[in-house]
Amino acid sequence: MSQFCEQLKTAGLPLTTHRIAILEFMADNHSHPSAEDIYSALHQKFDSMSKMTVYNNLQTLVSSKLLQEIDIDKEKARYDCITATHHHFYCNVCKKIYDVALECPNLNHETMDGHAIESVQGYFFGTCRECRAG
Amino acid sequence: MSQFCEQLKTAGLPLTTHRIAILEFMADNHSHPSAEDIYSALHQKFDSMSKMTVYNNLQTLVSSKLLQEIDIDKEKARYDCITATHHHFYCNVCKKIYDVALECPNLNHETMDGHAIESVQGYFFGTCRECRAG
DNA sequence: GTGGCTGCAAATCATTTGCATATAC
DNA sequence: GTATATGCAAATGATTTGCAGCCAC
Repeated sequence: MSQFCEQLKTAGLPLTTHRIAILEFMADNHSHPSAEDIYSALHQKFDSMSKMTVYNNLQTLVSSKLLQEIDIDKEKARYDCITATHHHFYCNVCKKIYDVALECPNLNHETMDGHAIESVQGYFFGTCRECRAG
Repeated sequence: MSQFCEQLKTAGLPLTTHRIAILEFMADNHSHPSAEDIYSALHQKFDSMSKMTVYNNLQTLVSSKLLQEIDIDKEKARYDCITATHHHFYCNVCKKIYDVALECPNLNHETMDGHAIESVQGYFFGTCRECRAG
C-alpha cells in the first residue's frame, strides 16, 4: 500500500482513485500549484476527472491536514503538501512561490494579546533570484 | 489645510472630495474595513459616491502608500491606514482583524535565499480574546 | 446497502474593464 | 484645456451550491 493510501486511511478518508492521484501529484510537485494547475495536469491522465472533484478533494485534504492552503496569491488559492508550519516568498514577476524557513522565537507563542493562535502564515513579496538575474 | 490634503499633495494626487473623505474615514476607523464597508459608510454622507469610486481610490491610495491592503481575509481585501510594516491577527469567529506588533530580527533582511524582499505580511489566525471570553 | 464521492450546470460575489461625462488644477 | 476622477453597466473568474447518479467499504 502506498504512502498516500496510508495517509488517507490514517485520516479516516475513503480511498478513491482521484484522491490518491491528487496526493501523489502534490508530493511530486513542489511548485505550489493552484486548483486549476492540478486539474490541468490530472485530467489528462484521468480524463474523467472534473474540476469539481479537484475542488472537493482539495477542501477535504486541507481539512484533514494532509495539504496546506496558501493564500499568498490574491488571484487564486495555491496548495502545498508540506503541512508543517513554514513560510512563503511570492515573486511579483513570475508568480512562483518559494518555501521559506524563518526562525522567529516569537512565532511559537500559543497566545498573543490574549488571542488564541491556531496558525501562522508569513508571506514575503518581492522579486525572486531568477527574475533578478534574468 | 487638513492633514489629509497634505498627504495627498505630497503624494502628487489631485484633491477630490471623495478621496479626502476616504482618507478621513480610514484615519478614524481602525477596524480594517473592506471596500464594501467603506462604501456603506460613506455613500450615506455623499450619496453621489459610487462603489467604483471607492475601488478606484483605494487602488490609488495603496499605490501611493497612503493606505495598506491586507489580504488576510480570503473573501475580500481589507484596508489599513497604518502603512508602517506590522502584522495582523484574524479571528476565525468574528472575522475582526487586530494589529500585531511582532519583533523578529530576521524579518528585517532585504534579501532571503537570494530573493529581493519588498514587503512582508505576517498573518495570524485563531480565536480572538473577545470570542474566547464570550 | 449507505454514506461519501463525482461531475454537470447554474449561481455567487468581489473586483475589473470600457467608456462617456464631470471635475481638479 | 488637459489629465484625471467619477459612475454606470457589463464582464471576469475563482470558487460554491444543488442535485442526480456512482463508487468505496
